[in-house]
Amino acid sequence: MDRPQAVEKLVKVFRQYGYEGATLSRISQATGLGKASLYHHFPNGKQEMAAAVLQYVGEWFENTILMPLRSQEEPAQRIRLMSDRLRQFYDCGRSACLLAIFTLGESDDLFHAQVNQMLNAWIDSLAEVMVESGISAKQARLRAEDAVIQVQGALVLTRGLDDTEPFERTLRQLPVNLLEGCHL
Amino acid sequence: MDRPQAVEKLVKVFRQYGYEGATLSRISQATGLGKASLYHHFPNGKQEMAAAVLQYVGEWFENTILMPLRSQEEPAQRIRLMSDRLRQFYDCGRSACLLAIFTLGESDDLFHAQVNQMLNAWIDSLAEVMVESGISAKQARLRAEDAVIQVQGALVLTRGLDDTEPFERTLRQLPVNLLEGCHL
DNA sequence: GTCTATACACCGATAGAC
DNA sequence: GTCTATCGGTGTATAGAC
Repeated sequence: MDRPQAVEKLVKVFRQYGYEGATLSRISQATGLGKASLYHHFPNGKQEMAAAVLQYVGEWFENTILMPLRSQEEPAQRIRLMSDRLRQFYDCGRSACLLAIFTLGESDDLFHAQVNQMLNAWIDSLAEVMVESGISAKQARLRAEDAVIQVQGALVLTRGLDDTEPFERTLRQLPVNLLEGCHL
Repeated sequence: MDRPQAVEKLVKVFRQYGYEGATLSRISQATGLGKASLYHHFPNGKQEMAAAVLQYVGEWFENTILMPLRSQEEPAQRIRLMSDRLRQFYDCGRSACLLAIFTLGESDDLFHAQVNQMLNAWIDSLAEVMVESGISAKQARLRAEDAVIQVQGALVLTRGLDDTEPFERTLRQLPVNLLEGCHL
C-alpha cells in the first residue's frame, strides 16, 4: 500500500464522518493499515492526512471537473461535461462535499484558506466559460457563484431527503441557468 | 440554569463543531455546567442533548421562520418575512445549518428521520404559498425545493468564502425565484 | 441541582521489533 | 513498510457528597 492508494481510502472516511469523526481507528480499518503504519506515510498524523486528502481532491477536481470547462467544446457542452463529472464525483449527490465539511469545527481553522481557494478556482473557471460566451465579467461571477450554491445546496437536500432527484435535476438545469440569454 | 436555557447554549456548540466535535468539555464550558450536571438535565447523555437541540431548533424554525409563510400577508411579503428570519437565524450566513451538519457521521444514523421531516416541513410550507398564488402543486414543490437548495448552498458558499454577500443576495432573490410569473 | 472524584474506553501519537 | 505494545490525554458516563 503506497501513499496515493491510502489517500483515496482516506477521502471516503473524511467525507463520511467529517474531520473530528474521522478517527484513526476508522481510518485504520478503511485502509487496512495499522495506526503506526499510517504514521509512516503521514508523519504529522491526522492533520497531515486531512491535508493530503484536501490536496488530492483539489487536484482531482482541477483535472477532472474543471478541465472540461477549458476544452474547445461549445460552452453548453462544457457545462454538461462538468455536470457529468460532478454526478460521478458526488455519487449522484449521496456523498458529501469535503469543502462543506471542512468549514466545521477544528478543520475550519486548519484549512479555511485552502477551501476558500478551491471554491474560488471553481467559480473562476465557470465564470471564464460565460465570459467567452459574451456575458459580462460581473454577471459571469454572479452566475458562477449561483451554480456552486446550487450544487452545494442540492447535495444537502439530496442527502437530507435521501432522494437523488434534487441533485440530478440541479445538474440538468446548470447549462440553462449559466448560459441563459446566450446564443446556444 | 434550567434545561431550556442549557439547550440554547447547546445549539451553538453543535452548530459550530458538529455532532462528533461537540464534546462534553466544550458543552460544559459553553453552558457553565459541570459534566455531571449535564447528566442531570439529559440523563441519556450526548445523544439526548443532540435530540433536544434538534427538537428545539425544529420548534423555533416552525414558530419563527415558517409561521410568516402562513400569515395573511400577500405571498411576496410572506417570503420576504421568511427571508428576514432566515438572515437572523443563520447570522447572515455565518452560522451553519444543523440539518446539514446532522447528515454526517454518527448523527446521520441517529437523526436522519427528523432531518428528513424538517426539510419536508419547510418545503411544504413554501409550496403552500405558491399554490395559493396559482402555481400548480407540482411546480410549487419544485420551486420550494430549489429555494431550500439555494439557502443551504448559500450557507456553504458564504462560510467557505468568508463573505456574507452570497447569502444576502440569495435571500433577496428568493421572492422573485419563488413567485416568478405570478401577478405580484 | 450542582459539584468533585472517578471509571473505563477510545483518542492521537510514539517506540521499537521484524 | 508493517506490526505489537504502549503512552499520556481526553472522550462519555457514573457514584455519591452537599
